[in-house]
Formats: sequence, C-alpha cells, structure tokens
Amino acid sequence: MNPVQELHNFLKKVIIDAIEACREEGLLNYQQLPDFVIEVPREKGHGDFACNIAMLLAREARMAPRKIAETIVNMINTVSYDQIEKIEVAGPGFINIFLNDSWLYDIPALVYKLGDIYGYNSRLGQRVQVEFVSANPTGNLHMGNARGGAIGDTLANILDRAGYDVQREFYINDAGNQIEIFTDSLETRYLQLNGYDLPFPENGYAGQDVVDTVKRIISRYGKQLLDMAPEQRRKTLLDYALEEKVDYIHKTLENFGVNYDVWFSEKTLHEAGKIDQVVNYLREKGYVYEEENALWFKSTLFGDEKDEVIMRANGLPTYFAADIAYHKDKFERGFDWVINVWGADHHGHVARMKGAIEALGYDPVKLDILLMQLVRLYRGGNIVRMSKRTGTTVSLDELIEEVGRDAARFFFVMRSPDSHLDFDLELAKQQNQENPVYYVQYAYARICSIFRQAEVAGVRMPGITEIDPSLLQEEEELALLRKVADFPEEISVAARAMAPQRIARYVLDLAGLFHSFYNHHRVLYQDQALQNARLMLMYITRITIKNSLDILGVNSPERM
RNA sequence: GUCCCCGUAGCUCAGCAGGACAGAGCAACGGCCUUCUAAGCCGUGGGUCGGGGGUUCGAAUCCCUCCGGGGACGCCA
Repeated sequence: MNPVQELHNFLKKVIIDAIEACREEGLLNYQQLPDFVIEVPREKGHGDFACNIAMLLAREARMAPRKIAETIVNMINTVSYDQIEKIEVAGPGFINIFLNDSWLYDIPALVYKLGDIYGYNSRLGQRVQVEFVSANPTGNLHMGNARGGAIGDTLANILDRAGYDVQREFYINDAGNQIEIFTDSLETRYLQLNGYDLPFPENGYAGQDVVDTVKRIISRYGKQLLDMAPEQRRKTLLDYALEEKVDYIHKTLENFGVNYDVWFSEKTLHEAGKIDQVVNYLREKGYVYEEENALWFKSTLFGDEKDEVIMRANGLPTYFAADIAYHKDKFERGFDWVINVWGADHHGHVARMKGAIEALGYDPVKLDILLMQLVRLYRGGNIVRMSKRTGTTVSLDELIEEVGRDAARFFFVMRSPDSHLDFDLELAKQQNQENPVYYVQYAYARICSIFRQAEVAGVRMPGITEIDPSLLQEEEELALLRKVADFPEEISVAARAMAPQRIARYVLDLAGLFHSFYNHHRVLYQDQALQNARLMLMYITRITIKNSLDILGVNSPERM
C-alpha cells in the first residue's frame, strides 16, 4: 500500500458509499455498480482526482449523466471529510474531487523514514523468475543481448521493489546443434593454425574471436591436440572455449551491472536425461506423433498454427525439446510467475512454448514472454549490420567502453520493448543533451551540491519533527512533492505492465520538476523555517532520484 | 500467404486495461548567470494521432479493413 493507493481507495469508498446511499433513498436505480475509475485528470482545473461513474451509470439508471453526478455529489456533501476540499460536476458528468494538501505534507516524513527503501512494496510472498539474455556462448554479446540485459535486469529490479521474490537466471545454450558447429569451427581453426590446409565450414563461426580463442588454446596446449583422438580433441577445444566464453559473458554483464542468481546449463538437462523424460511424458499423453521419421509435438492442439518437430529424424532432440524440458524444470522449481525476455525474432516460439506448458499440466498464464523488438545499430547515420558470425559488429563490452554503462543502460530501457530501437553510436558518444541520463544525474549532483554548500555555511537540516512541510506552498514545490509521492505507485504499475521504460520516464519527469524548482526558488539563505522545509524537499527528492536510478542500474554521481 | 511489432510536431519518441482543449526532448526563434553546478530554467511557433469504417455519452487508445516500415514463419537456436 502506498500513499496514492490509499487516497484512491479512500475516494472510491466515499463514492461507493454515496451511491449506495442514493439507491437506498430511491434517488438512483441500478442493479450492479459498473467498474468505474478514479484518475488524475490531465487538466489541473479538473481537480486532483476525477471519477467517471455517472457516465457509466447513465444507461442503466435511465438518467442524464450530469444529473446522476449531481445526485452523488449532493450525497457526498452530506458528510464532511477532512481530506476533501470540494467536489464539482463538470463536462459530460465527471465528478471532480479537489483535495486539500494535507496528505501531501505527510510525504516527507514517510520518505525520510524509509530512505533507500522508499518505493518498495511489502513482500508479497510470490516468487518470480526472470530469464534474460541467455546468449549463445559461441560469440560476443551483441546489441540485442545488451538491450535484453538492460530490460531484463531493470524489470527484475522493478519486480523486486514491487514485492516479489525475484530470481535472475541465465540459460547457457551449451549443447545442441550450434555447439556442434562451434566445435567444428574451433577444430578447423586449430588445424589451420597448425598448417593444415582445410576449408572453413560453410556455416561455421567465422569471427576473429574464435581464431583468438584457438590461439590461446595453442599457447596452452601447443600441438598436443593433433595427436589426440578426434573426440577427445573436440572435447578439449570445446571445454576450453565454453569456459572462456561463459566467463566473458559473466564478466561483461557484471560490468553492465547485471548479476544473475542462477546460471543454468542446457547440457545438464541432456546429461540428466531430462529431455528424454519430457518427450516420453508427452508421448504417453498422446501429444506427439511420428512423421517422416521425426517426432512432432501437436502444438495445434493448443492453438498454435502448426506442429513442431521435437526429435529429428537423426534421433537428436531439437532446441524446442530442450526448451520444454527447461521450462518444466522452471515450473518444478515452484515459481508463481515465470518471465522470459526474448528477442522479437523468437515470437513464433511463444505459442508453442505456452502450448507445451499446458501439455505438461501447468498453467500457461503463469508464463509471460516479454518480446523486445530488435536493435538497429548506427554509426554516424550508417547502419551497422549485426552478424555474430562475421564478428564485424560492436560488442557489448566495446559499447560500454565507448558510451559508458550509464548512458547505455538508460538508452536501452528508455524505449518501450515493443519499439524498434535505433542506437547511433556517434550520437551516444557525444554525451550531450541527447543523452537524457545526464539530465537526471545532473539533478542529483545539483542537490548534493546544495547540501555541500549548506555544510560550508554551517547549516544543518533538523530532524523531520522540527520541520513544517506545509510551508511548501509554491507551485513548483507542490509539483515536486506530488511526483515524489507517486513513486511507489509508479513502481507497481511498471511491474504489472512489465514496462521498465516507465521508470526511465518517471525519473526524467522528476528531474525536470526539480530543475524547474531549482531555477525558481532558492533553498539556502531563506527564512530558517522555510529553508528547513526546502532542505527536506531536496532530501526526499534526492532519495527518490537515487532509488529510481538504482532500479535502472544507473549511477548517481554526487558531482558532475 | 499466415503471424508479431511499429506508424503521433521537421527529427527521436511518451501517452494506448477509453475520458474532458494531444505531451516531452532535440532542432528553430526570443529571454534568464556579481548568491545553492547554465550538462539548467522560462517563453514562442509547430500535429487531419498513416487512410477509411465500426463500437461508445466519449476513441491516439478497443474492433474491422486498407496503405507504409520492420521482423518471424528450418528436422537452426
């Protein structure tokens, strides 16, 4: 529960009580109360909150909306509420509610008390898993992985603040067809570098990173692998390369501010026979059939457009089969909510994955797949093609090096996951106003500076009980207070909608209101009581900016 | 052909579990630094919310259709 929520609930109750009283007195006729809303109007003159119940009730009550609204308002006015200043009927029948500011002046004490946990909901006792990035350990992390990392991690942070027990997981695709191709590539490079004239596999990993890896293998093992049996040679090459790649992914993401709770290896599913198990289970349930020597899952039974192969004619399971086993494992671990962050190129996979979950007897509603549209990388207006194979793209570690972690994370999360993201490296590198992260960080640094100045002047902010927040009467002060008060509600909306961009938007707005306040009013060298109240306003604004930036994984610098 | 995302100001995008005159940043123009950081603030101009139809008291938001851009439709992952 948060301040804004409490107000909402209070007002909803006030209105429902009034409507019911009207019905009892025969002033209104209706069977069931429609699902009405109490919202913050765009226009300030329309009050602090507005309610649309009268329009919704009009048909059933056989009465003009304005007439209904007036009836309700008259009933509300028979009771006097401390928080409500006045209520009006406006427009087609809106009930506009004007509050006095008393509730706002409770906000500073609340934020002051909670500090770095301001915005957090109480624990819900619900476990949610967020799986994201899960890049193939066969190449460098690209821009799609970077966006997935920023979105996934921010979403996980939001869910944590919203009261969920969150687990972050990375699924390591260290088995399957791609790994075979990867091993072919390693082996070919190894032999080539040892003087063998071999053609490189047509679909192999041609990137320079593979060559570099093999060079390191050579400096460690020399020509030893030439004498090994092919199977042993391939295993040696692959084990080394996988360890190196996973380590690289781990370190790069860590450097991006992304830390996982679980690194889940696909290989362990194969080794433990989990894939055969799940295939057998589906077979027993009659959800599979054989055709052209392959085994097909009947996705169409669950609303998919076509069936999907899970066992190839060569007897090997497909990626989908492994993924079913993986998701079975997730659900067996007892999560209440499972979220996957996937690139939009996987959208065809969504319906059958949900179908498989249902086939396994779990509730597909508990699985949410957040699809994010792909990133287009530009350099000075020219598109940079992202090819993991050729290795000619910019990798995440290079991106962090070039534009910095803060700007990169903010940029990736600012846009709705539904939108294509054009990322121009030249633009991001400029570190000017085009990068909104500086706008927010600058607000934070400015507040820190005020407190430094205060210290120099020997001014100390007293405890909350010695401060009178009601001295904050200026438009800019009230706007800032309201925005700070909104924070917990903003988090819960962002969690519900799985919309990390909302937090970026929120903190931009908050910083904007601060800058506006800063340019209109002074904090220091005021009447002492006012100075104290404004110091408190700065104090809680700073906390709220910091808590927001923490969610985004962006630093809050005290000086800029 | 089927499916997914997008189409809002010159540019990049918010808003979209329907709500009252459509928002921000950048760009353009004009102001604001002898007192807390001008990476800032204030103001001005700029939009048939891709087109058409429908549902509704009310549609940028929901539904249908068409157009335009991107993506997915492998016994790849």
